[in-house]
Amino acid sequence: MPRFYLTTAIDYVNSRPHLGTAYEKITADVIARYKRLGGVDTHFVMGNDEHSQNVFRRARELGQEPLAYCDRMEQEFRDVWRALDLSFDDFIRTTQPRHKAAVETIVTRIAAAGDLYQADYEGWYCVGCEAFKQEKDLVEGLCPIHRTKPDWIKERNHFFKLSAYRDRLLAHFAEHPEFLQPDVRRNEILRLLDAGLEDISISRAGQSWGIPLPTDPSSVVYVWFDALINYASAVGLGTDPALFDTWWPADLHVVGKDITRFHAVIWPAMLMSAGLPVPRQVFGHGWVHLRGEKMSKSLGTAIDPLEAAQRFGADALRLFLTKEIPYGADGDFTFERFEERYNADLANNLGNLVNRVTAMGARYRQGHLTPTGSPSRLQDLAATTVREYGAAMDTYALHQGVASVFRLLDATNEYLAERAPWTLAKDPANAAALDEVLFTAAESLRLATVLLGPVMPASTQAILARLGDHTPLVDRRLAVDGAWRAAGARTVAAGEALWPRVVSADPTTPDVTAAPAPVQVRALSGVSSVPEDQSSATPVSPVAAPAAPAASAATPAPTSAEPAPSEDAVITIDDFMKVELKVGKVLAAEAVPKSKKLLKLTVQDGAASERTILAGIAESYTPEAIVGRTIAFVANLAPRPMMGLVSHGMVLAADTDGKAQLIAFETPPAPGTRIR
RNA sequence: GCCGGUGUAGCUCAGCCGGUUAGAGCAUGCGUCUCAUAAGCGCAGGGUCGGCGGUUCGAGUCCGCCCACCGGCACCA
Repeated sequence: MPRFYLTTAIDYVNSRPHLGTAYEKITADVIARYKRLGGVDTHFVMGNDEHSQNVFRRARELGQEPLAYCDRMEQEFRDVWRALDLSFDDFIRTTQPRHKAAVETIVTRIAAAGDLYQADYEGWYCVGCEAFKQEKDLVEGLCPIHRTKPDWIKERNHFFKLSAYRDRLLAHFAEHPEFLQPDVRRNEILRLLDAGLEDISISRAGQSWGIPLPTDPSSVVYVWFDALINYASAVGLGTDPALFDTWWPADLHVVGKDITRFHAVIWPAMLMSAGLPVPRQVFGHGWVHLRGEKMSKSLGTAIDPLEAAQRFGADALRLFLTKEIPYGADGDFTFERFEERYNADLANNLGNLVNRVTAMGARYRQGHLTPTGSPSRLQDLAATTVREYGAAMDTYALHQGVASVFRLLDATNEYLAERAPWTLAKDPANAAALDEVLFTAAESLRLATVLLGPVMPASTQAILARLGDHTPLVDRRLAVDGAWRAAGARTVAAGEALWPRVVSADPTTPDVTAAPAPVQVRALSGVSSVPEDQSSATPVSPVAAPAAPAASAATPAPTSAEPAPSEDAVITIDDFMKVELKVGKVLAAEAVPKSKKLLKLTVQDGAASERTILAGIAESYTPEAIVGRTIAFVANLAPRPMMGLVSHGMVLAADTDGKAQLIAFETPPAPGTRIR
C-alpha cells in the first residue's frame, strides 16, 4: 500500500492557537483525509514547539514550571484541534524523550560528518563599540566611530556548515521542481541560494531550557534547530528504526510561507549532512487576513477558531477556508463573507439539495429508490468531476478540487428543475421516469458528498447515512465510493435541515476587536514578530536565525540576533539604571538614501548639544511630521553604523505590528532631561 | 534601492502557445416552478480587461515605459 507522511509546523505554546494557525492545520487535515480516501496509508503529525525562551519566560511569569505549563497548553491545543475535527495520528512535543533522542542522533551524525565546528568565531572587535565589526563597516581598516583599529578576537560557539550545502541544494531544486511549492516561494529560495549561504549558529550557551548539545553539554541546541528535527523524531529516529524506515522521508511538510526557508534550505541541509533522505515536498501556505489586515494578537484582531467554528459549525469553517482561499495565496476572512458563503454553499445549495432529494424519495417512494440503469448527463459529469477533483487535489489546488464538486451539485439542482419529478409524480404512467430521476439525483448527490468528505468529515458522513450509504468513514475509498453506482436499491431518509439558513443583522463580531492587548514598548520600531502573531509556527524567529548568527568572516554578531535573554527575565533597578534614557528634540529629519525604514534625525540632547540618531520609523513617519517633536531616546548606546551613517542612540517607540508610534509628552521637557 | 508577483463586472476570482459579441460564482433586478432551508431554475443589468505607447490583419493575452498594491532581500540597537 502506498504511504504518505504529512506534517504541519509545530506551534509555540506561549498563546492559544488563532485562526491563522488553525488554517494551516485544517488544510493539512484535508490533504490527509484526501490521501486516506485514496487508499493511501497516511501518517499525519502535528505538535508543539516547547523549547523556546518565550515559553520559558511565559511559564515563569505565570509562576509555573515550564514543563507543567507546556502540559497545560498541550491540552488547550488539543481541545481546539478536536473541535476542528483534525485527524492527526500523532502529536509530537519537543520536550518528549523521543525528540531528545532524535536531536542527539542528528546532531551527532552532523558532527561525525564534520559539519559541526566548535565555534571559535573570529572577527574584528572594536573595544570602544563593544561589538563585532564587519569588514564592510571598517574604513581603511579602522572603526569609523572610534578611529581605532579593531582587535581580531575569537569567541566560542557551535556552527553548522550550511554554506557547504549550497551546491547540493541547488542541484536538488533543479532535479525536483516540485520540492518547494508554490512557485513564488521556490523562486524566493532560489534567489537566496544564489546569494550564497552562511554557516549558522546552532547552540545557545548558559541556558537550561532545551536539549543539551551532545558535543558540549554546557550549551543547548538552538530552538529552531531543535524544532525542525521533530519531523524525524515523531517517526522514531533514534528510538524506533523500523518505524523510521516505514515513514521517512516525509512526503509533505505544510508550513507557513514565512518559514519555508527553514524547511527548504536548512532542514534538507541538516538531513544531507546526517546522511538521511530529504523530505519530498514542502508547501508554503499563505496567511488568512481579517478584513484585509494582518491578524495580530497584539492588536487583538486575532480570531478565535473556536468562535468561528461555533458560529456555523466546524465543517462550515473548514469548507470556507479550503474553498474560498486559493491554496498557497493569502486569503481574507470576515464573518460577513463567512455567513454569505455558508448560506450560498451549504444552506441553499448542498443542504437544500439533500433535503429535496430525500424528501421526494420519502414522499413518492417511501424512501426506497430503485435503479433503472439509464445513463444520464449527470453520470458523465460525475466522471469528469472525479477526474478534475483528483487532479486538483493531487497538486494541492484544494480550492479547485472543491469548486469542481460544487459544479456537480449545481448540475444536480438543474437536473431536478429540468426533469421536475414533482410533476412526474402526478401521473402513475410516469412511474419509471420518476424512479430514474430520483435515483439519478440521489446518486449524483451521494458521489459529490463522498468527494467533499475530506473537507467536511462529520456532515458528509451524516448526509451519506441519509442517502442510504452507511460505509464507515475509515472504509471509504475514492475508487469505490467515488464511482457512479448504476445499480443497487437504496433507502433514503428525510430529516432536519443540516445547515439552516442564517441571516444576521450585523454579522460583524464586536468581541473580536474588543480588547486590544497592551502594545509592546520597544526601542526602535519595525521589528515585527510575524511568526509569533501569524503563523506561530515552528522554527522560530526567522529574523533571528539563518542570516544573523553566521560565522563567515563577513558577519559579526557572535551568537544570535536575538538579544540573548538571560535565564532570569527579571532585572534589578541597577540593571535598569545602566540605560540612560533622555528627552530629545528633533531639530531636523531626512530620509536616509536607499533605505526604506531609516530616518536620519538631528536631535538636540542638551542645552546646546546635538547628535545624530538613525531611527527605523520611515514607514510610519515622514521627515516633516517629526521635526520639532520631543522624543525619548537611549543616550548611552554604543554608536552603530548603518547604511553608511552612524547612529548615536535609539529612539523609543511603541511597536504595533511594524507600525511605529513615538512616545509623546504631555508638556515637553527640556532636551537632555533624564527619563526613568 | 534590487528581485518577484498582482492589478479583469459591486465582491471573490477563471481566462492555455494572441483570433468571432470578455467568462464563472456570490450579490442585485425581473420572471418561473413548488419537491426543498422565502431555498431551486431561467433571464437581465453591470467591465475604457490599472494607465500610456508599440508590434500585429488582429492584444485582456506579446514588448517598452509609468502608476498602485503585495511579497522577498538590503536596512530597522
